[in-house]
Amino acid sequence: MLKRGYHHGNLRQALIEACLHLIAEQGPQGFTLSEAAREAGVTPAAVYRHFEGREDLIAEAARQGYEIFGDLMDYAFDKGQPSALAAFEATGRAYLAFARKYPGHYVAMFESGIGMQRTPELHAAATRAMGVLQKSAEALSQHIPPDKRPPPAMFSAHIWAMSHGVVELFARGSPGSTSPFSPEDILESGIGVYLRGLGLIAPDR
Amino acid sequence: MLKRGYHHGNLRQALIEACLHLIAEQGPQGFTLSEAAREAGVTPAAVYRHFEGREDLIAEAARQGYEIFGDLMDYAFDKGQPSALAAFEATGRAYLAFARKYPGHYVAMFESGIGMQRTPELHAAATRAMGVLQKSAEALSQHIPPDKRPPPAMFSAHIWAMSHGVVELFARGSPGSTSPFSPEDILESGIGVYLRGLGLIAPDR
DNA sequence: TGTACATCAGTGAACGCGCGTTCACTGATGTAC
DNA sequence: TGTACATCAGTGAACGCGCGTTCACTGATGTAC
Repeated sequence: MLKRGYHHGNLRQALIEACLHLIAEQGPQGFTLSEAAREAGVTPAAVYRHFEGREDLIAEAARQGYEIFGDLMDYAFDKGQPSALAAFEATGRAYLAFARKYPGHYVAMFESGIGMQRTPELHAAATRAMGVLQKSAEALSQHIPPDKRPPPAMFSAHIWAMSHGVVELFARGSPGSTSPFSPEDILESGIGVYLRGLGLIAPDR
Repeated sequence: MLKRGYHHGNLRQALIEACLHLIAEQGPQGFTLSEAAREAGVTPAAVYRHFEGREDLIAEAARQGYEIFGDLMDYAFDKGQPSALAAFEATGRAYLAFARKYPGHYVAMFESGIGMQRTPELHAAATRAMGVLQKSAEALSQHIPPDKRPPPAMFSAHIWAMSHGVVELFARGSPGSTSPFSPEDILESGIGVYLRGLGLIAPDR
């Protein structure tokens, strides 16, 4: 926060962090360029030295989010080896952990209305991150008999949907916050039931 | 759209519809009181004859959404009788159908940031709608052996999360829109796998 | 080591804009007699 | 059926506000000699 003289030193990143902070606290529409500049101790006009405008700033925040997200997923998946099942479950848990630890990034990525195509850099980061989920699903897919094996893209979609739904409905304020269960429990048991449905967990566990 | 003279006749509902339309097209932050008034062919000040302000209008839109939602769920559940399983699946499909048919309501309910507690009427409508989901889950729950039966609130949470996740990620623009599958297929197969995991569908179907 | 100068990050004033909200008002409607 | 009057829905002008963006500028930094 402390400026060192006239030049900020690392304004670009400071603005991104202000953006993330504001988005996390007040939602995507709560973020204003002016407020972010204020938080970084700088004039709104200074923002234009580093970004093309408001949306460009959000896009960069989202890009960094996909970068972190991809790394986390990749790590969770690798760590779960050699069991594909364990790897898959770890990936699911990592998803929720990410949403909790990086709420600003999460919102910038999934709730800000910024299209994945907005910048080439954003698109590349998002594609890579989604690729990790896909890879994880494909590895798990090997363990299902080929004739009854659903397309990997399909069940990676299921897991993603359930994870995202849990985050949106149960991990923040409204509207499912009245649930007596923690988001972690909901997601873990939900994925458990789902994997059992695929025949990947013994019915009795 | 046509005003009949000085008095609008049904301004209150016209404003709500403009609100829903704007929210559906441009997201919750794309909705402005002034624009809604313009769309209803009326001065912004006229809005205050019917609502306390901007947020109050959104809350009423959301309330009507919960009302419709509750009715639809209730109907889908009843129609699926006497099989609890069929009723549950119908309820899941009705969820997606609702999100598709009433996008403005859906966004007002789940993405506008309006708290369920904002007005007593909104709270009542939301509670009732959630009660229907719960009832559906409880009925289905009877068919699971008591010792391995998860709490109904738990698996209604799972289904809700997956449904909501599918809507958010695959039914609109970003970011999962690149998926080769339709939201309907994703949700239906996802719920299928899940119910199989609960032992409610034969593994081989 | 010292000076001249190019580079560039940030300033601050200004802009036009649309917003939500308020106010005293006026025109239309409906009811009492 | 006709008139007087209360009710109330909508007007239109005005407000203060913070926004995103632009511009010519200035102060700090770093490099060449």
